[in-house]
Amino acid sequence: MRQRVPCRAMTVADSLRRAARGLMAPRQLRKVARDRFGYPDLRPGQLEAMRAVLSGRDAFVVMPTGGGKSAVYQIPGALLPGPVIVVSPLLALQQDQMAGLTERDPSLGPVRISSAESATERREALEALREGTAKFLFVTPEQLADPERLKEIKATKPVLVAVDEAHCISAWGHDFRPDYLQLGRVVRELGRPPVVALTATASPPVREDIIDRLGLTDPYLSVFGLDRPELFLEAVQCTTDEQRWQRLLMRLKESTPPGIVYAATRRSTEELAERLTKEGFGAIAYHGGMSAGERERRHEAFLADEAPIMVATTAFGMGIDKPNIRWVNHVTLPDSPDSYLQEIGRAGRDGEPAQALLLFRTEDTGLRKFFSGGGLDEEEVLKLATVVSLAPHPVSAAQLRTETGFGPRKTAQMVSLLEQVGAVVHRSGGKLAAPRYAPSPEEAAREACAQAERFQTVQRSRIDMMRYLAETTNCRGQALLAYFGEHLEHRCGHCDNCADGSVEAIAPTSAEPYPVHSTVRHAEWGDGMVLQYEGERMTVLFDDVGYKTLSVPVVVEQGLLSDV
DNA sequence: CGTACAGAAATTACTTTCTGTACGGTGCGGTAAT
Repeated sequence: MRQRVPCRAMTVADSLRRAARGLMAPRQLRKVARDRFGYPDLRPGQLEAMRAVLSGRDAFVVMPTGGGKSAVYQIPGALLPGPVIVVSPLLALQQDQMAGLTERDPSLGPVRISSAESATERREALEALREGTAKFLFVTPEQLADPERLKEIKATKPVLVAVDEAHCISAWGHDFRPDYLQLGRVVRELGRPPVVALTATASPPVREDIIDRLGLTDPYLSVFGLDRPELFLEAVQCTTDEQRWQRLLMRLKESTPPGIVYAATRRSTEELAERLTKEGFGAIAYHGGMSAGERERRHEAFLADEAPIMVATTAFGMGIDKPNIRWVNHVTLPDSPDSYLQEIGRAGRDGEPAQALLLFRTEDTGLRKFFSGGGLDEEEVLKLATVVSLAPHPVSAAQLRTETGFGPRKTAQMVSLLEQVGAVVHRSGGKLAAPRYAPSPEEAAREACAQAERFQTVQRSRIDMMRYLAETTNCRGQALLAYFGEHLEHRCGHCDNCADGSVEAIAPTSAEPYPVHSTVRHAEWGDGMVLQYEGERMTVLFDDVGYKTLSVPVVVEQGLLSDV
């Protein structure tokens, strides 16, 4: 027993050297995970991703929350000789993650730089990272977008960048938190350490988008645990809001709390919570319009099982890791299967049976289409592009706002689009300029608008897919997984259509002219991947126009698709 | 894109129908006033 201490110390030092060379054996990795981090066991998906990261390769990890996603950056991060930058979108989430790390091993010293820390705290954090007394730095993309901040962080010589909730890169950016689009550049400027991107959901085009924007090179891809057999999936179409309310009430009377009701708007969360409370259910509302204090209070009340029902907008989401949520009911159609999976995925984390009921109206798509963005005014983009191209020196975002009269949000949106089409680049001091071989302002404006339109097209195809998923009488588990590019051989057996036999009523597919997951070409829509066949219909995911459902006989008769 | 609500118009005397308009999600950061 006496020899254990030095022996273990040597093992760690040895591990470190091996880790740096990427030679760490699975058994040793498991040992570190168990002894230092208290993870009883590692899953294959985690283990391989960790080995990839340790060997210096980029990685992309799709894994449900609570499935040990964080371990994929924590363990390699602790073994690698240098600081790890963890990019995470919400300050509250960062706090939880830091607390989790401290609890596992206080010597890992997680630190943070954000608007919540003073200048003194920031300097101390940077020093701790340089000296090695702190291993993990938590930041938002906004911090990294500040050139001064980036310089300071670069000076700590980070060895790994972990991008948590990586789907934000794809979901946000154009019109919301545009600094998310800067992460690729940020990583390059940090000296291009290995990057690991982590998320609970990402369909193939979202993965591509993230890989592209982050500039990942040949990332090790680990997709794990998308199918959730303990979740029973149901969807019911309602024609009126009254009908929807009645169905919800009916369901809640026979459900076991705690549970979450997802509603579309802030107002509807408050109204619904009040109505449910009058009916005798302890329901509270939650949305982004509330003060931080109020939100925290309500979140805590739900976590502590003081409030059994949470009625919320999408604001109640990331970082919620409550194991005993028994159901998630939607009273609105989510904007995509990606969001849907993420939201229902919060139920049944303890592995016990849970329910996901979707009460939708086709009218719900209206709001989603509105949110997917109105068009950009080409004239306005032209105005901004012209100001940048005529400026004798790089201009700041503030100067741009003054000269164009556009608001900060609009300006940021246009700048990020113009940057994507190569009409604007970031110069020192965070200033913007037109690069040497920039397209003309007219061309840039046209391209930027086209870019925004492509984005909108894809967003809307995702809404269509969500609607399809809600309306289908086929196996929902299969359809949902097919959307994520995964093929489920058998019917899921945990959805309403499997349970009531409506799946059986669908005529078996007569012919499958192109194998599932093969690439096909359409004259107008370009290349796409075959996702699934259902009766006489097939779903194809096109690179440029998103998801499309086609009639197999029509495809065959008119030769709409060709092999690639 | 769709809904709710207000006020006008139309139809006919108090109610229905039409037309216009406002509104709708996700959070960082920093600044200003207490």
